[in-house]
Amino acid sequence: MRLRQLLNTWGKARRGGSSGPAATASATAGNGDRRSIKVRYLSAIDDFCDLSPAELERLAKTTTMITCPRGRVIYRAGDAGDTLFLLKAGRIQIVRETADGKRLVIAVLGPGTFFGEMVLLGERLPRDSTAEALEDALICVMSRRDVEQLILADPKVGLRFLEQVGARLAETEAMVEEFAFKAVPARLAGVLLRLADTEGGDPATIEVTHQELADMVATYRETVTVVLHQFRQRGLVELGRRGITILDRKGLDDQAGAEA
Amino acid sequence: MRLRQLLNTWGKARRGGSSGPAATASATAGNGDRRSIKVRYLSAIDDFCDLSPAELERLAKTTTMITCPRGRVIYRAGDAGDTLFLLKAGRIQIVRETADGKRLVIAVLGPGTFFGEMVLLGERLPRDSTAEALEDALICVMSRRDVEQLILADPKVGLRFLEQVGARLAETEAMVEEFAFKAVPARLAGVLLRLADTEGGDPATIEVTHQELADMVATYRETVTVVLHQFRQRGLVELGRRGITILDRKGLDDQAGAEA
DNA sequence: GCGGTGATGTAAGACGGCTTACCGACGCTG
DNA sequence: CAGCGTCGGTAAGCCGTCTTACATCACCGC
Repeated sequence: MRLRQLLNTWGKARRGGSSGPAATASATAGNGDRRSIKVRYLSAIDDFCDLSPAELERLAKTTTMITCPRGRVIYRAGDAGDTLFLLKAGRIQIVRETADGKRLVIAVLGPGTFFGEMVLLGERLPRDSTAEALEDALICVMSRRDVEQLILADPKVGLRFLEQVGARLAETEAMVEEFAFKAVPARLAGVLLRLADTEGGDPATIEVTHQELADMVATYRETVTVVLHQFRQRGLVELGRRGITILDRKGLDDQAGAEA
Repeated sequence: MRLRQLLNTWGKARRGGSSGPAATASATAGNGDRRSIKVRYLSAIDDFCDLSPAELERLAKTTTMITCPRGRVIYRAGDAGDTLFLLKAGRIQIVRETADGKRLVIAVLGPGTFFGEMVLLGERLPRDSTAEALEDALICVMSRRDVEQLILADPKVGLRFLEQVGARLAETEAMVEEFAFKAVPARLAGVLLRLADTEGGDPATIEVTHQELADMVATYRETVTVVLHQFRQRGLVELGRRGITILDRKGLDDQAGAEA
């Protein structure tokens, strides 16, 4: 169905040169020309491509860039969040956790996207999810005020933000549908395809643990192991330690479309 | 067997008094007096409260207002959607449907909100859900171009849009979490509380059919009936035909928090 | 090589709720 | 008031997967 198309784009962030300068940047670099480096980074963020050099310069003055090593938590559910984060390089994931330790990855974001967007909602609400770096990441931190002023200064930026949040909303709605209608094998197949798309290569090999997959489809690691072996026996995938090779995209797609 | 499936209650049309086709959507053409009414309506929409009278006037010229009788489908999944809808009065629901007729209500929206927001995404994508009026509704129709110009003309409007989509995103993420972690009784209790809040009154009585509840928590109508009776036996609710009275909000809240 | 640790494999019982099937009650309309 | 459609109630079987409980494997630092 046409829905597939939408689903396939999950987590497929605008990958413009993700392998570029990336975390090497250590924005904490020097002194004098530090600002100009920031300006260069900022101008590379999609949302800001409409800004004039002067505006970028002003933005650079008010924002902070931070680097996050792989695995670091950027914010945690419950924190009072009054900042918005722009991801320049690397990938981060947004996670929800229950009291008894179950985790659910609700989004994986790549370069050129932003997160922590509840700041945009009127009041100062506590964050309801946790954000953590999947790879070394370079992140730009903005206050609510910064964002507002930025948008008021250049409405085109607001339009881009709107577009991005809209895309997230569409993806999240698709996710709700998956959880509501589809059983574990279908959800798992869907996740594998999405991961394969972002990783690229054909046949694509993706590096994830069974536990990570379980957190994405909301099931037990044991169940993931079993289902993956079913996939393997049907020739859909090849299994290795910490790696899964997609052999039959079409077959996986059929599986992903199945209701059960 | 195939036939059985078609007769399954899920797919059955059961919209209250909606079976009448009769195209009604009386659009308003730009009659002089009509325009001022429109302006009044538009200015009452939250997103537009920052607009100057002149801008409202211009907006009124380019937009169309339609009325939708209860039950009418405003757009359907698959339609090429290039318009955004602003809800002035009434309530509408956004629904996803599977090929075999299962339905899932992913959002219920009230006055002052907008929907059909995938227009905001760059390309002209087909709609991925269906929108239908729950009550007689008054709706303002805008093209993608209208929206863009509006936001460019007054960035504050963009900020409000952003806020609204952000809120939708937060709600939808919460929904994903519910489906991922909670079993039917907890989800059902949650829905009942939410409905009670919007209906108001204490003790609140909400008018929904079991089927409608099933569509909201993604389960079978039969299961809803059974679970509701469990709630009744615990003194949480009172059941009547087409009506459910909330007796113990706290108890329901506990149930909603439970993982299973 | 050795033990520790994280990743993976396997199995079995319990249970929720899907799915089918069928009935009765209510309300509208002819 | 007869007929029909919608709504609500009940029950039984089956299947998926949750949950618990281990066994094994690869890798790493010591």
